[in-house]
Amino acid sequence: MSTIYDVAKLAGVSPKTVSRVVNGDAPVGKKTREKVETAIRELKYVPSSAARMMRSNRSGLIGVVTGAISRTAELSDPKGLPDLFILQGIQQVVAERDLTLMIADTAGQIDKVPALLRTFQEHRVEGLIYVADYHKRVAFETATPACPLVLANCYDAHGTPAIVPDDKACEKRLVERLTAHGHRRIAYLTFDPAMDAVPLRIEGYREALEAAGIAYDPALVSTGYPINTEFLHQWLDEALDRILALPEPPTVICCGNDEMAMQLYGLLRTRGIRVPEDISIAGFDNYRAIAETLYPPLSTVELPYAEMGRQAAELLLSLISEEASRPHDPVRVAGRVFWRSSVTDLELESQTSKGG
Amino acid sequence: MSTIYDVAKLAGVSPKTVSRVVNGDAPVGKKTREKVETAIRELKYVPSSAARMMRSNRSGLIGVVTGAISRTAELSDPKGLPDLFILQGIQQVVAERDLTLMIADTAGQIDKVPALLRTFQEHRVEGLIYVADYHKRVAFETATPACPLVLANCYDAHGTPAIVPDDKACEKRLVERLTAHGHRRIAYLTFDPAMDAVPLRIEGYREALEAAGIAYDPALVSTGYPINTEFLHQWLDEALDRILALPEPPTVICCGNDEMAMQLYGLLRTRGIRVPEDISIAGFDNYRAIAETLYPPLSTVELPYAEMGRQAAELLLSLISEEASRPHDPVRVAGRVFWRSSVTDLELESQTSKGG
DNA sequence: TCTGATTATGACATCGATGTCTTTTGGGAG
DNA sequence: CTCCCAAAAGACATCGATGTCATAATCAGA
Repeated sequence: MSTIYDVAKLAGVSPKTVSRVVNGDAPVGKKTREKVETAIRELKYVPSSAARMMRSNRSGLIGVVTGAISRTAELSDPKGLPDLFILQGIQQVVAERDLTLMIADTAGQIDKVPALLRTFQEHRVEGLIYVADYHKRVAFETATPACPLVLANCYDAHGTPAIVPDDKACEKRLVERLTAHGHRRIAYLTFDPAMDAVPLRIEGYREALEAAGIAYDPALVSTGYPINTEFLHQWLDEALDRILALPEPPTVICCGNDEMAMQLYGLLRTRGIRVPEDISIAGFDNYRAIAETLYPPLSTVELPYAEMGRQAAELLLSLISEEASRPHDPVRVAGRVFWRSSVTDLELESQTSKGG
Repeated sequence: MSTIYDVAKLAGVSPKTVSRVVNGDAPVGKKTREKVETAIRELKYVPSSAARMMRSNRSGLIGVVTGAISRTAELSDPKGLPDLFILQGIQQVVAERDLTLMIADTAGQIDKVPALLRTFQEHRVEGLIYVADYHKRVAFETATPACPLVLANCYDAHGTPAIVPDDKACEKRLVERLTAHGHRRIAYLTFDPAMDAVPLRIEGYREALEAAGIAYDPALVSTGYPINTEFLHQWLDEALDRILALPEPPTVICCGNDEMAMQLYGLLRTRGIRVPEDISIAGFDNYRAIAETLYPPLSTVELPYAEMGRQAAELLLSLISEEASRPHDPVRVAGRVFWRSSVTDLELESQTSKGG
């Protein structure tokens, strides 16, 4: 690899002049500039970021710790790879600012994190983002890191700046759409409430009901859908038995995520129950590979992961440049409802039957 | 950030001695070592990779160019994110060797590649891997890069070392399993033959038929499934009409990928045709989120992307250390068949009906 | 043609870690 | 108590780019 000295020698100028041509930070005579540029092309000179970093003390690197890449290979990807979308949002902002992203993958082992952080420190990253695979609380034993840190899709007890999804608002928006379309018996099947997101979403569900003047009926809500096990099919089957046997069965079933909705499609099909004619289905996540491909396409709500990534990166950059102060509470970001044909419009239907 | 000089001063020794303690490359007296280690902890000293790299001329960095991260956000992910799995394989090998991965995302624009390569050069990566999103031919105008390059999931005309999936062998293995289970009328619906993989897979399909002594019937094969458009449903519908109307209709339909199989499930359902009782279905890709979740679960074959990533990284590392010479042809890697209940065992069935 | 102000270029030190070579220390043998 | 040798520690230069300051080239105006 050729250096700035090689270029200087070939062009017959001083290294400093080459530096000026490369960085354009001081005027250089036209003829000199051309000689230098020729030499640069000739020698395929590319400046060394290491040497540059030593002088300037600025690495231009942003570090991201995630499990997104390794997790891809796990048994299935029920949650639609939120961390990847977040990564993508971060990537966008970082690329715009001419910074370079260093991505470190935890390979699913939290105990690898310290080593990864050390590597980042060795490279003198200017900021760090930790991306969680699902909305949760985290706790890093490590003391204050040497650079600003932002948490994405998670938060901690020390008030570290964090960007989290607004699960409550998302579910609320979805259920509001259901009530707006005339549904009043709305079932909700979802995961273990131990997952941070679950109680938040249930709260959103209840607020939407309340806003529509519908009483909350616990019989319509089932939690504890077992993720990633062979029993999920059985759990769903039993939950379905239960709610369909109610004196006033639901007209629509909300699912904890889109994958669960997909399961439900299959189950209903074997029972000869049609979607959406006999019962409507709504999902959560807008996992497009499922939601758009299912027949009928699934009404669902997105968690705006890419946007969260973008906001996490923006926040980090402003912390680095000390433009902004640390937010006290996690920043909540809500997503849009995607309305597709898995939900019947009961208003329309009742009008039609009145009309016909 | 504290430096080796700060540590040396605090410990009352020379910087070189600190260096020796950190790298363990020369004996250091016990008392001295302890003083130094205390100082390191005290100052939270982490060596600067930039400074180290300047002396040693070794960056410990491996660069990967991919579109995997940005592509996640596209309309849907029909192909199961092969590049992510490849990335994961690379990641594994690189982590084992204590190297650091720099991932650059093309954000879908090929014209960004030169800038990304430049960034890599600035960081003096020791090797480069280009990961394509699907099996294809690529052509980089750039002359010989400054470091070894390996192509993953693609190849070029200049014989650049490459790791590619063995599409032919995969489809062959799958169809062999079908014939082994008594199927003799095997339909095949797939993508545009302009995609590199398609003719290879058809070849595998034909070889498997031939091996089972079954004549190739072009009426059973349809290519041109339109990817990522609204017409795919219609295309599939018409293709289905065609093959089901044949005098001797197929007992099993092979699909170009698992997503297409999922579409087909929906389509057959609306026609009242049961899977696998009335017709069997096989996929391609083993996109687990689909294959394991569909009802009935889908028989399919994987393309061993993670393994390809691993092999790409291994090859690159051996090229860097000049242990191995460049392979003349792309290295082909085949994957396993995943046998699930979407395919009926006709042998068993005929025995049963004979028996009953 | 000369002066003074620009403008363009160069010399040199510096960033942090480490390879090379030199000096110091310590301990055992004579 | 020396002397010698190995082990331990240090001095110094170096990697490549660039900030600072000094110098050389250029040009306008008198």
